[in-house]
Amino acid sequence: MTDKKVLSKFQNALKKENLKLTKQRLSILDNIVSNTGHRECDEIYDQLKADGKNVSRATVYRTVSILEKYGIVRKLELGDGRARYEYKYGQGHHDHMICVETGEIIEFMSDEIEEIQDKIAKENGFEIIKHIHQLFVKPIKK
Amino acid sequence: MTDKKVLSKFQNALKKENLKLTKQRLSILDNIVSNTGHRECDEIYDQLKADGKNVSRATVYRTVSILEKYGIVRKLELGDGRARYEYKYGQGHHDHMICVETGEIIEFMSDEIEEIQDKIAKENGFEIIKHIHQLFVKPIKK
DNA sequence: GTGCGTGCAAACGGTTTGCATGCCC
DNA sequence: GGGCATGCAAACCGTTTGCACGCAC
Repeated sequence: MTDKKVLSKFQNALKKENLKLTKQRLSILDNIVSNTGHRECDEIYDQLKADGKNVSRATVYRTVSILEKYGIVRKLELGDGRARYEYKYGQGHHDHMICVETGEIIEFMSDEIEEIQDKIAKENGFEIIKHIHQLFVKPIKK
Repeated sequence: MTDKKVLSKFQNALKKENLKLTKQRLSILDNIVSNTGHRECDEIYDQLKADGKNVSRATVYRTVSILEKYGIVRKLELGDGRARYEYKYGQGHHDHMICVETGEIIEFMSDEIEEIQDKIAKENGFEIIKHIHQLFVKPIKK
């Protein structure tokens, strides 16, 4: 998805919610689109500040939550009480492996797993809205 | 695993950590062993209170965290900021499907998925310590 | 008897919110 | 010009922690 498409997706989202396109919201979207990491709100906030954009922490939280609601951003919960966000169109769908020793985050993807979990949900009379699949791992000692 | 075995596992854990077996810790273990749900600390706390056991919220938090460390209990993070705990030997390993409409929690298990994720970790030079696999679902409309 | 455990309440930390002012539409 | 958005700081809420007293070993 091009940056232009994302912007219009964001504009549609705002319209749907009766919200306005402010320069703060734009700065936040820009920052997220041009970043591939898995970042906390505070990191996004700090980078915006470093870039000379004046946006408050509160606005980052508020905006990121809109972006999540409209599927532009994905929220990760790694079990340490701090939410991470990643840009959803930076690449295809994937899940995460987290190294408990280094904190490194490795992305993975398995069509097989996706199919099986769809099947399991269906067998139970459900359809999947979203899923979390995280492997907490450590390096294999040689 | 029988209740007796769990108790001795707990006693070993306490010994390893140089901790004492107090009546509060016992009450909490009892309550968890005889319960199959996915409960928050506060629910455990309330039930203990209802059962006439005097245990403080702080002690519930402290004990549950020991139980988790020693694999007697499993911690679930459902993304709402409140941790749930389930007794690990109530049944075999499983993951969770959460209905976003009712909050109902359905357990599921797939050997296939377990194998694939082990393989993926291994291919990346890691071994899995634990994993989280949650499907957020909604009922299929007929 | 000693030192960890407990209960209480206060602290913590990420996130949310109320309010007065500012700015998009 | 009207009303939502912003920024600030305070509130929030689940969880953790410091401290003084109590109990297991």
